[in-house]
Amino acid sequence: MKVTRAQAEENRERILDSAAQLFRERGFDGIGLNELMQAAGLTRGGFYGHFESKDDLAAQAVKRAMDTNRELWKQQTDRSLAAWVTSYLSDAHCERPGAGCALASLASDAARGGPAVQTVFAEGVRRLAGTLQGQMPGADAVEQREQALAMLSTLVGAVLLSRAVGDPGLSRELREAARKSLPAGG
Amino acid sequence: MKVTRAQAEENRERILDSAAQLFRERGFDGIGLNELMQAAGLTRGGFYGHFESKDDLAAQAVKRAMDTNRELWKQQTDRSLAAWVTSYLSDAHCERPGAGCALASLASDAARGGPAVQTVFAEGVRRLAGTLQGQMPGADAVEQREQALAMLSTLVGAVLLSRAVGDPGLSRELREAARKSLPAGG
DNA sequence: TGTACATCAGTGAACGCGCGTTCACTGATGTAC
DNA sequence: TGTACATCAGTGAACGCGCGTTCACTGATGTAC
Repeated sequence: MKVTRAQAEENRERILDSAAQLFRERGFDGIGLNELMQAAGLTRGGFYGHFESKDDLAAQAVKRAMDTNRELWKQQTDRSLAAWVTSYLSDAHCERPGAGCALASLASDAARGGPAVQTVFAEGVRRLAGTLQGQMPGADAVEQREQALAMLSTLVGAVLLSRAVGDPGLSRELREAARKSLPAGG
Repeated sequence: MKVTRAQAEENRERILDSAAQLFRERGFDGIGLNELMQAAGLTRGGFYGHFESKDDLAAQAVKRAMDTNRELWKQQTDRSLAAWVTSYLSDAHCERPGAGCALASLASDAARGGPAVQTVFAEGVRRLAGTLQGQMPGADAVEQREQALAMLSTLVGAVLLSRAVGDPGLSRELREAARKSLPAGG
């Protein structure tokens, strides 16, 4: 059952992409390696040829999710801060965690997870804050950075609570309130 | 092994309190019924005399966590909004999720959970927003409610990201930025 | 108040199942000549 | 370019374990007389 090196690398990428989606949807504990490998079109046993452990995969999958979303955003025509906030707080983002921001969908999992996942998370927060920073209205870089971090917290909190309440009305109310409270949102 | 009715009721309460703590620390999937019952000083089999299922317990434990924190807050001498925000964003709150706000520690779990948990969550958000609302600086009730909901999102997001990044410096930076961004915080 | 018995809270073994991980094996790929 | 063989990506059975849930049983409690 050997396979070309290119095919093997492709398989590894497919595992990572599947994991990036399924972890965001169900959490690290919500999906097993068996189902994960099946989703990538492979069988259970092949997993350890690509990753050291499930924890290792978790860390790499979180990174993959963040990188993919960054790339997707770069391909958008309207890359303004307002457009990003709108899309972050959209119904679509709330309803499809598997394709959405990993900071929102996996924050609890990361908090309970190992150091590798937490390092990826910290880098994700820093990188996203760094990207947003320049577009914040603050008077200087320090204030802009503070605003970027605070905005991240507001957005992540709003989406998490929105997904948790199960009530579409309250969900929209939360996100609308968040949007209005942002320096760039009113 | 029968036990007085009062003792049985006490046992039920102890299961709920243990679950309220352990679920907040490890998530619904992070702790099993066996360990849960042991933490309450009982054995596995007795569980179903008190609860319909693990899902049923999850919903009731989330409610218990919220009610307990509400009671604890009522016993504080300084019940100002500023004091609440400070305590919410404290190191102690970040480091001890098992005793902290269930909205922060269990939002992801609720998002992936059943309708019973989500209903409890929605009621928790509404009740907390209702409590905060009157202390917000907004011009009218509608604006105050918006501010309360947005503040909740900011606080929940800041604590979740703080716990997820594993880096104490970034963790404090996130919470400090959140505090400064709040209408009542500067 | 004292005795006989039904109730039922809690026990602990057992159910089937899926978990993360390991491993002997397969057979196409990639390499050496 | 063609043949012989070593490599190694992927397979699928098996490991021990803990999961949520069920159930026959125990024996102190609570009740009826």
